[in-house]
Amino acid sequence: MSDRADGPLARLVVVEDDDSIRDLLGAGLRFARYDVQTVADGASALAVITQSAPDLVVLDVNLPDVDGFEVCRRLRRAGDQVPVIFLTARRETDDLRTGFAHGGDDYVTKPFSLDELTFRIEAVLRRTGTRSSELQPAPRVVCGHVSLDEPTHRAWSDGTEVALTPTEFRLLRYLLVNVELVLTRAQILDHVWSYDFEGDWQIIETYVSSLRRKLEVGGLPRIVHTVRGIGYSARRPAAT
Amino acid sequence: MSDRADGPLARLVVVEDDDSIRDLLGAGLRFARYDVQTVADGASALAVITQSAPDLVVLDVNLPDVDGFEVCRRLRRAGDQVPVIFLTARRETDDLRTGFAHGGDDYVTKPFSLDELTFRIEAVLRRTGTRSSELQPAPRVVCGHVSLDEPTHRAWSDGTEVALTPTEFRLLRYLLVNVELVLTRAQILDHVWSYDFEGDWQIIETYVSSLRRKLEVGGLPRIVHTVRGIGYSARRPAAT
DNA sequence: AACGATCTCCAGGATTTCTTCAGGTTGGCC
DNA sequence: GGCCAACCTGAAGAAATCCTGGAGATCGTT
Repeated sequence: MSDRADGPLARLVVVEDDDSIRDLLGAGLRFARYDVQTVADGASALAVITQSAPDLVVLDVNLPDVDGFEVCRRLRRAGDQVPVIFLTARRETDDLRTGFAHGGDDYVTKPFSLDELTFRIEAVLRRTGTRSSELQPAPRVVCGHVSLDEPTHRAWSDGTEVALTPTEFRLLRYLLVNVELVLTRAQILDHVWSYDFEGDWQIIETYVSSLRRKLEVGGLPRIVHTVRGIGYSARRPAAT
Repeated sequence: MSDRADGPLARLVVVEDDDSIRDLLGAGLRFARYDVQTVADGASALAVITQSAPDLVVLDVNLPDVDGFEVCRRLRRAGDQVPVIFLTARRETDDLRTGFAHGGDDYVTKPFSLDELTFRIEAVLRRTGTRSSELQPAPRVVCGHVSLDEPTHRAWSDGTEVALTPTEFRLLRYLLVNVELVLTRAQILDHVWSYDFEGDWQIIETYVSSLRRKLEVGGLPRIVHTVRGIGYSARRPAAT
């Protein structure tokens, strides 16, 4: 996600045994301006969390030693109330006792997109008030005649609501949150699509095209611009 | 339940010996923006309550040492009038009268849903006037042609009463109290179903379908909307 | 013990969304 | 202008998601 107000970075601990996902999370969340520590198993998780008292923990459920739920339970029992977001595979829904039952604050199912996770993290930090620099950023994004509301998951173009599919919504959100920045195709794939997406980046063109059709009805100015050879960028239309 | 007005959080003490239920209550009630302290037995309960003077106590009846009723009786004998909500297993409903006789303000039978408990807590806080930041939220919820009365557990669609089953009522209430917000399936399960529910979240679809059939008689506009890939949301129909 | 109401699961069908692909269009460069 | 690569767009099959009615299980009550 985009830069946020400066100030002391929110501190996260990420617990995930799969190397590639752990690296992805580390890099992605650092890029999103968090102070991230990563660990690979439950035992070290408990040690690190207790010792460094982070603002939030991202906790995989399937760990080689102690499972994620148990880690959370032990934290709670020791009186630690750090917010926890669980990562869980979609398959394990049988086992998936929902968030609260294990003392967690939210959970995200794998495979997820970085953007999705970042939004959940922000939401939890906002709610628990641990966000270092306050001034609850309105979760409403506006750019020209286009606006987008996170909690209600709705989007408007020039006042009238447009129906977006889930992927269209994520893409538009990513572009708008980073308004004026040029985003490479790789960045877009990394953030908007889940990490296990194997397909072509041509798909971005398809979705951009679809977004434009929905947002530019009635001769409204273009918001999503192509940056040839690089990627795309949302721009505020010139005031007229 | 949804966020409430800010201000000093109401302070609760939760007394429950079962670890997992205690964790659930801790996380769930903190999520609902209470300042929660949890204890596992009657003796520490008395100590903590006397010492921290909370706004309300949630008190399990079956405790390993001193039972819940006894805890309450001792509090009252010591002149402590803190409101008490008992948690009791369904079997022991005979105890209810005893519950009130022992100075309780309300009771909730296990297994309960978080929403149910939260509503009772709010009701008791309202009644006893200890709710820190007032502006009594009307116990009547209205959204479009649908309205819902908490104390009597009744619902109307376009003026005529609709018979809802208990679960339908809880689901509709959760959706309406959070009107316009998109609620994920996980949130819905966490709030509307009891903590021992092990099943699939397909069940939400069944109940939504049933609600719609009951609420949309005679071409009335849709209130409960599907948000594909996420969950559901109650929306006020556009004024016409 | 039977009954009615409610809860839960299931399976087929309907709908929406995802992804790919192919042909047309645009923009930059020589 | 001509050329090539990059980009746009609509269509269409595949896949995911959601809806709905009904059957069986469960619970409380008569």
